[in-house]
Amino acid sequence: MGKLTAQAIAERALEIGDAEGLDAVTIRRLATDLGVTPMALYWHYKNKELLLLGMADHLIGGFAPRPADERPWQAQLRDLTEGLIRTLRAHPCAKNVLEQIDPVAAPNFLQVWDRALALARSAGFSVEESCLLTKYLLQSAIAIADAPVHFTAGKSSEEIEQLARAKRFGLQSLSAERYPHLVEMAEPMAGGVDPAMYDTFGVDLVLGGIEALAARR
Amino acid sequence: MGKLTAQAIAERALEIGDAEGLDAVTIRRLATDLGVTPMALYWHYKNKELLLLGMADHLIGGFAPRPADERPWQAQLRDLTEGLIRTLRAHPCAKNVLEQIDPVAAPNFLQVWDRALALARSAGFSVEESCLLTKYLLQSAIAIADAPVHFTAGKSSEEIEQLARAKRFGLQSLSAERYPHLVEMAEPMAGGVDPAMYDTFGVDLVLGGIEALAARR
DNA sequence: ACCTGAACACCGTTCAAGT
DNA sequence: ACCTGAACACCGTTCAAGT
Repeated sequence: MGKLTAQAIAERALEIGDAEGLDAVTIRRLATDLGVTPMALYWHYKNKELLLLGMADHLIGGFAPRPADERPWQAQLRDLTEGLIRTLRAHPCAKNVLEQIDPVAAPNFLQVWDRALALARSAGFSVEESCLLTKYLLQSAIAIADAPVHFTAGKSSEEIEQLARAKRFGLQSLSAERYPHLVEMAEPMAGGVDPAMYDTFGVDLVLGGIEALAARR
Repeated sequence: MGKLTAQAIAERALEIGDAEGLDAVTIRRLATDLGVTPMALYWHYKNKELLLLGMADHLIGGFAPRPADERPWQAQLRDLTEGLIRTLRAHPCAKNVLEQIDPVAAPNFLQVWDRALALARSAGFSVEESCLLTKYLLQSAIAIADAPVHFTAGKSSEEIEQLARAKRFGLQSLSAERYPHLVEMAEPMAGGVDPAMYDTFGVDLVLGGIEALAARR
């Protein structure tokens, strides 16, 4: 039915990756799912690397940063970061996908990066500083989006509890002499953290660092 | 001859990964390099996942965080971060390896994490906050260590210039309307950043964020 | 305890061929 | 332009067997 198109392939690949992990996204598996021969995919993507890139670009395509306005750069940068996090959060495999591609080859990623660069420059950072700072910001956003919040997505609360229990047990069975603080914190470590708290704390941390540095020049 | 031991396998695997990328680290390739049958490796590592874990642990094993002292937590946390970065910097494939393992299964990683947790707690952060904060700190250290500084390692200066030129060209050939700031910053983006500046700036950013948050409570 | 040999079920990719 | 079929060179891993 739905025609076989580069876009449709990327979408199906993301579905598989989100549901079963990126390792399950295989040319052959993907082709089977799409009711087509593996070689058919090679017409739309020259190789797997480009397929990954298509997945990444489609992923970030769900996020259109709002254009510059008159608010202070801090607020705009925070908006950008939170928006990106929300978008990535929708795809459990987002971090995995983004790790495997060259970001410079993904147009939609470049769009976000360019916005971040503009804001960094307007904050008074030098060209070099803005480069590092934006790399760092985007990287952090990806890390924050990949929080252990995923589990709450498609799974039943029993499954969540199951996973948390397993993780807690693993941490508690560690040597309490070697890792006293880890053992002590088994409870929150196991994933019992409020998602909203996680995000605001993470964004505060990143933005706080940037603002502190900006204030020093 | 060097006996075939789990340690020797992990070391050789790291050498391959550093020199040719983690994708080149294959059970069969590794076995050939070690002059042994692929199946021989399965005696020392039950599967590839555990081999990766062995690589990661051996990697971080090169870094022994100094014990707690009487200095303020900021200085100690900075020391820890810089030490970790230096260690990871020695292995170009470090980030790749660490991305593919469950950190909780790597004893040496847990050691560093525990130290970070202790410092976060002593800074006045709550248990939950310390969890998030340390996750974030370690993740950032890994990202900073993976800076585009690697290229200076084993390669000739001509090769470096070659790579930088290629990247610069790629950036400059982007649509200047769509990504004005990226094009404008092609030069530093292409990797022409002072490594020392990169590191101190990165650490300042991360530590600055943490200190700013600590000061607010 | 430590390693080999043969085999299995999978990969990504090429290349010629079909419509 | 878009897709198929057959083939190639690789994977990780199991299992029985050797010393």
